[in-house]
Amino acid sequence: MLRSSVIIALDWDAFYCSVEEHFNPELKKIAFAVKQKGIICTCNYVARALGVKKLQLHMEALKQFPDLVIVNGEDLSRYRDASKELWYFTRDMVWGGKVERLGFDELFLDVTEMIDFNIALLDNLHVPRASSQPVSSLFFRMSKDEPSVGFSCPVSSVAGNLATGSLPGDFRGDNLRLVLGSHLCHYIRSQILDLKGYTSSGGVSINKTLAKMAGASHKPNQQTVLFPEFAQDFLDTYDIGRIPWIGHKSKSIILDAIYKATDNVNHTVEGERDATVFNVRHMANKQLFINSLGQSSGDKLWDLLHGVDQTGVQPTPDMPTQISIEDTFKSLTSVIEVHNVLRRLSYSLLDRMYIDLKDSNGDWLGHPQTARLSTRPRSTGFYGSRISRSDSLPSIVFSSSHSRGSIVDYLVDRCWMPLFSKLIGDAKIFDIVLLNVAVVNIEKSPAKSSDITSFFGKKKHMDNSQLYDVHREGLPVTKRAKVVGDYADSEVAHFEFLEDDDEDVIFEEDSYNESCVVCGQRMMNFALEAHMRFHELGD
DNA sequence: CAGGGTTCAT
DNA sequence: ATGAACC
Repeated sequence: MLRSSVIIALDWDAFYCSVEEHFNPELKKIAFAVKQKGIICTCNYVARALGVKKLQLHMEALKQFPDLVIVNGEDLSRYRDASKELWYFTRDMVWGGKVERLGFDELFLDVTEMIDFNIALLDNLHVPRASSQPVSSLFFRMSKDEPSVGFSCPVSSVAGNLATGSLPGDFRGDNLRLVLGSHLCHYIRSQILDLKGYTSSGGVSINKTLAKMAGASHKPNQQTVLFPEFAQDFLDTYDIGRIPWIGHKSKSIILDAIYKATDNVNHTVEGERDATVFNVRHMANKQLFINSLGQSSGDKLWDLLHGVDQTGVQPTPDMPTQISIEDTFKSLTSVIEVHNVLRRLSYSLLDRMYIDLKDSNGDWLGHPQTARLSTRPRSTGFYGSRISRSDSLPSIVFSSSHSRGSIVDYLVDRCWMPLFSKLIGDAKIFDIVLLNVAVVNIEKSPAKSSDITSFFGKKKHMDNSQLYDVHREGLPVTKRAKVVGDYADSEVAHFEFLEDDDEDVIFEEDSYNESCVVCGQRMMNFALEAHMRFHELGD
């Protein structure tokens, strides 16, 4: 017998604001907003009560609400850290760690196993006396091993809101499992609030999409359960654009397909197209979706309109699959400026790698294989499109014997600038509004082989090459740079490349190995920056 | 739209 | 490897 899943969706309320309040509790009492560049990306509920809107221009908001306090949220590190902490904390409560993270502020929990285990306990309670009153509560166990860990769980009432306001026909089978799910959701949210100090909104249903939508229907600091028998009614009143995974493009494609030949026929309002799930379901069919969106997307979105979401909870791995840092500008047109931005971004990128890819011992958990540089040209019609180029990531970034500064120098000159050169092509003239540096293809580091260095404790007096050799162990890369001397202290770096493990083809790199992306002239590494400044002034 | 992610298709 | 689309 196939039973449905029990999925909980959690969403931290006004997340960036909550983090700010966490560090500065004074903020709790006042209306404030977090801004990034010119835009308010979120505001607390005090501000929302006044009428401050998300995605409002921050100057506009200030004009309208002169007392609104603005907090700069362009540095995401604290949000990222808090997000990770809440994620781990929550995951520790879910058997099998079945928790998927979506962005910084949302989690999906697959609690099916926990529910079924406790349903079995409940069934056992009924066994001894066939004619007795049904039990009204059970002790919900949060641990398989430790019977005393858990909470008291009513079984004939629902915790929180009902998505359509009505109770299901019965409290048996899958419905009962969702009832338990609602109490589990409440318990988990309480733990998060009590121990971590963050409020959340929760949704409970049989799949991720329904759970997420249920949770979004009552905020903040509330939860909602959506029973499958009400799913269609619940969905039908929504605009399809408000269904998760259906964005502007998909919505537009779907409506275009529906209204393509019909002109203004069937428009509920003159000039407007009815985009409710109900209307779309009745105006379209699965084939229309597949024809316009393609087989796989068409199938998926059509299912969504009917409350069907096959995608299970994909536990988010501890290690990110990519790390990227970006910044945006009004306009960037000179190589020297690009160079400076890339330098700054590279520092942040290295920091992120140290935080997210190293364990508490300072050992690398994963090694990115690829470096990718992305940018967004200005003016070119379509707004969001990025272009990127990638290349293998120099392994000097994993070196512990080099200063951050020297690694950044190397990255910018040997990695990002050449990629940038590739990006802008022959024209050598550009106007960009975004730069993004990323490391991707992160390979899990091989399990640490018996580590000789650990026998010697702190390895203070090794020379650099020894240190680096030790560090190189187990690097899953084909091209390993071995660095001779201290790049940080010398004007000209000397790099030796080991082509492969067995082939020690060592060559000393030409000191005059840099070529200017503008004029192509070759010059010494350290001269490049000055040279580009020359171009800058010359123009 | 900001800044950072993921997943999917090609 | 790259880009579209989603959060």
